[in-house]
Amino acid sequence: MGAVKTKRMPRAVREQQMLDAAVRTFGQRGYMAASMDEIAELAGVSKPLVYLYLNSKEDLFTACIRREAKALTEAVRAGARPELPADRQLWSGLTAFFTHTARRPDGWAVLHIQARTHGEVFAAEVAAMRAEIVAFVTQLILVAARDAHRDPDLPEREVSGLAEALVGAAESLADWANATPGVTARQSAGTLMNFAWAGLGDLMAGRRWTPPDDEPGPETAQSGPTSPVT
Amino acid sequence: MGAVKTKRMPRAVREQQMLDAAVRTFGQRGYMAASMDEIAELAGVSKPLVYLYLNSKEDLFTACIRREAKALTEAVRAGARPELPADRQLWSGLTAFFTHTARRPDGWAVLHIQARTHGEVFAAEVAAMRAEIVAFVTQLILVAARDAHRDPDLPEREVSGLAEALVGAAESLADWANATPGVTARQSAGTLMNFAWAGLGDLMAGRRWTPPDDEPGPETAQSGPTSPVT
Amino acid sequence: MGAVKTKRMPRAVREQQMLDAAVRTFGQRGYMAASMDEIAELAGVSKPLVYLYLNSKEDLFTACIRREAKALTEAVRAGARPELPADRQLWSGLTAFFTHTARRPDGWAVLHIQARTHGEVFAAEVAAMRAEIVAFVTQLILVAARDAHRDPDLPEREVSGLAEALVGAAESLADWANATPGVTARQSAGTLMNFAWAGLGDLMAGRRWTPPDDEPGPETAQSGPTSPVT
Amino acid sequence: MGAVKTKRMPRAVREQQMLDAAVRTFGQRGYMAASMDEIAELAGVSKPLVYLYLNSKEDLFTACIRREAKALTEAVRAGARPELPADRQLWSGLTAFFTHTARRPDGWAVLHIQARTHGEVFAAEVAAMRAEIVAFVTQLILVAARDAHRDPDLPEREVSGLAEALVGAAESLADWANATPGVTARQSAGTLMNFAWAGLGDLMAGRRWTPPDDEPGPETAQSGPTSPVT
DNA sequence: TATGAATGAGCATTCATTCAT
DNA sequence: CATGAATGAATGCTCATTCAT
Repeated sequence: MGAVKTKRMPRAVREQQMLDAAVRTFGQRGYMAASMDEIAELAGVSKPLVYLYLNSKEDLFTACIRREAKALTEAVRAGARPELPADRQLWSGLTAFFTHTARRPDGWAVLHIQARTHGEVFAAEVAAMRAEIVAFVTQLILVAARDAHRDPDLPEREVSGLAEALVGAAESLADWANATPGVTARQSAGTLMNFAWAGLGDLMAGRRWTPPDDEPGPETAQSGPTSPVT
Repeated sequence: MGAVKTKRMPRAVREQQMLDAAVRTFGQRGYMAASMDEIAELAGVSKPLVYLYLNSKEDLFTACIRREAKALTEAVRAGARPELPADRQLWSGLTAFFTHTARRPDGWAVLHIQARTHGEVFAAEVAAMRAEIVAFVTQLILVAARDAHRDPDLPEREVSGLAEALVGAAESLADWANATPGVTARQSAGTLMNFAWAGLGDLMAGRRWTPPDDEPGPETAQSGPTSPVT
Repeated sequence: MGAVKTKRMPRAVREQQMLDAAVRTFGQRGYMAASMDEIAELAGVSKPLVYLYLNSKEDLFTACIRREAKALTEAVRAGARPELPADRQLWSGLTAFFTHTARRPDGWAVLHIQARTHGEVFAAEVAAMRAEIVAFVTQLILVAARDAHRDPDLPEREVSGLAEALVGAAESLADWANATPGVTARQSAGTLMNFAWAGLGDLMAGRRWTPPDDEPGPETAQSGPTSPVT
Repeated sequence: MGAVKTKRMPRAVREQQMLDAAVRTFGQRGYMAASMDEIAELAGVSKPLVYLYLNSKEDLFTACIRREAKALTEAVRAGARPELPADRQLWSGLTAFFTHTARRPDGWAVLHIQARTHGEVFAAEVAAMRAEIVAFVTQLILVAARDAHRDPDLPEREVSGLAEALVGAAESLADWANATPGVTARQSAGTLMNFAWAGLGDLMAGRRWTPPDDEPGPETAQSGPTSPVT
């Protein structure tokens, strides 16, 4: 099982082995259910060495989050090549995103599921990464709109909301794709682009959709991710 | 603390108290971090009684999932009143969904976060519920399209994909709304309808979006939720 | 080994058994070297029960200190019967002290050796007890002096210093007696009374002893437990 | 931190650095709580080197005890200059003792507190040193008594008892002085000489004190440091 | 119906100690 | 002479689970 038990290797290498094992274990078992014993064994080292290099379970988890967050954002940025038009950038960024999450399902699980479930510290780490991606997508949408000579004074808030929704949908799709065998990254990206471009509007009657005024019902509070209705 | 400690009450009532406590604890702490001690205390009963009624931590968690899944699907179905036109049904179904998830954040956390994080058994339980909702939404979209005299031979697979994306986006939004104070259910529903109807297509040039054929790159697997491109 | 493994006894009884085992183990091994495993086994219970009743190793140690401190002060007070003249009270108090420390050597070790070696919290607990005893002895000396019509305006500080020295000597003697087989409490008390009453002055020339003024040598700081020299 | 990290120095020097670090660490943390890691770091060397030179934690501790015991006895003997009259010798010996314990508080803690707390082996090492000092003091008292033409046939056992009590009181005072800022060695010595010379006898009526014959009560064992009563 | 008493098993963490270089 | 790499063995503590009443 696990890495081949090669003795006496430099610290940097061992650390990566440990992080590999940790991401896999945390991703599959969850933060709490993952035991340091299991991680150490999977990494092919003894537990004290894990503590010597990574300090504690919390620090180890944080290190996993950081490594995976960095890898993901870099993959997305590398995917969306800036020389392309904005819609193509969005498409290839999404493809890169789905490719990456499919290739490193445990890493994705750590970021999207595990980190959000165990304490503010971890969640904040991921929130930073997410904010970065949302900002990136927002930028893409703005550029695309400008290139299409549309809505020059499009309210930034609405665009942010759309970006937020798009990223949220992408995250959901990534989870779903990882749980469903046989889905390619390009398919996921296509589904999402299709949804985002044509939406349901094409399928149905109205070009815009306006909520009814009636509908008494329990409400909660105020101010969503986007100016919700026109 | 917890339920008032009234002795000798019928089993059904006690069980509900326990489930209330369990949903709250599981939702806030997570499956592993929740301790049977805490649940029992919050329910106002002794631990052995919890075991007498609910057997084990796993069974207790399963019972929570089932109860919350039932409550959620019933809320959504009740919200989407069948006498309305399909788009209004979708709107009110979404509103009901966001209202419910906002009212029972712990229940929603159990379903959407905790259940997916701890073993196939729990995940399957939730997957069933989700499939039911996706089917329901798919149905709504089809009806809406038919009512709008659009795309009569619209491929069912594509519609499923859109439904899947819509549900995914809704789930993401629900999480986001629960974490962000001041967001109403109607706002969330409006945001999502807006996104789904107008999408980004309105903002940009093309009515439809077609992926490029090139782009050699790492793929993952096959057969997605929808044939993503026409 | 340990207590007979009688099952199902009331909490209060079990707690005393645990404290017995803990005092013995802490007294013999020291705070750090004593393991909760060993204590639990000696008490005839499982480790979780020890934690259930006594919370933590620190709390357990504190409970030991408190119990032993109380037992010791009570023994001394009970020994020094107030109807006797002061010198007799001192003698019988000392005898009670040495009897107690000889009977509960582990308890004495916990108080005098272990508690002082592991953190301010524990030390403070013992310091309070010690202060109480010093005050008691100071009182006895003052009464004795008054009864003997001596030094009516005897400086209180000097008396405190003598009490401090007497208690210190008693503590040392108690340790020594516990480490040396065959020393009775009355012998220890006698030695100390002899020392305190007659001192070395009787054996040597001067009635009072005055330090020389010369003696250059490294000093430390200021203000001892007693006005050291007349 | 610790010693300056100079490479390649002779073994003897390195060993002293290690012992310095060890005495400090053992004295402050205690035998169990002191970690070889900390000692090595404080000594400015790697852990394997400590093991190469000092073998094991036990051996290291023993070496500390021996070094500090030797230093202490030598300081006391050097302090009590034999050309002086006996009482002056006692005084200057005590001053030397308090000076030494104040200058090397960690060494004194190792000898008086730590060594007695962790196993017979260490305790025996210290007991030997203590016996030597007691013998020395006994000798001084005998000489002083002879010089004063007092009690020519004073029973040796009683003198031993007094010496024992004196040393015990000195040890107590040394601890107390180290824990109390502002106490000089001369003050401590003065306090003790005062106590020893005048004692409480001066304050009270009787020149000698004789214990009552009655008082039935629980005794412990036999053969103490002195035949306490005449 | 309901619970106080009790535990087996596991977990994060640390430490003294040793190779291989 | 000196050390970076590595571990076996505890240790404090917690938790799901079960009796005996």
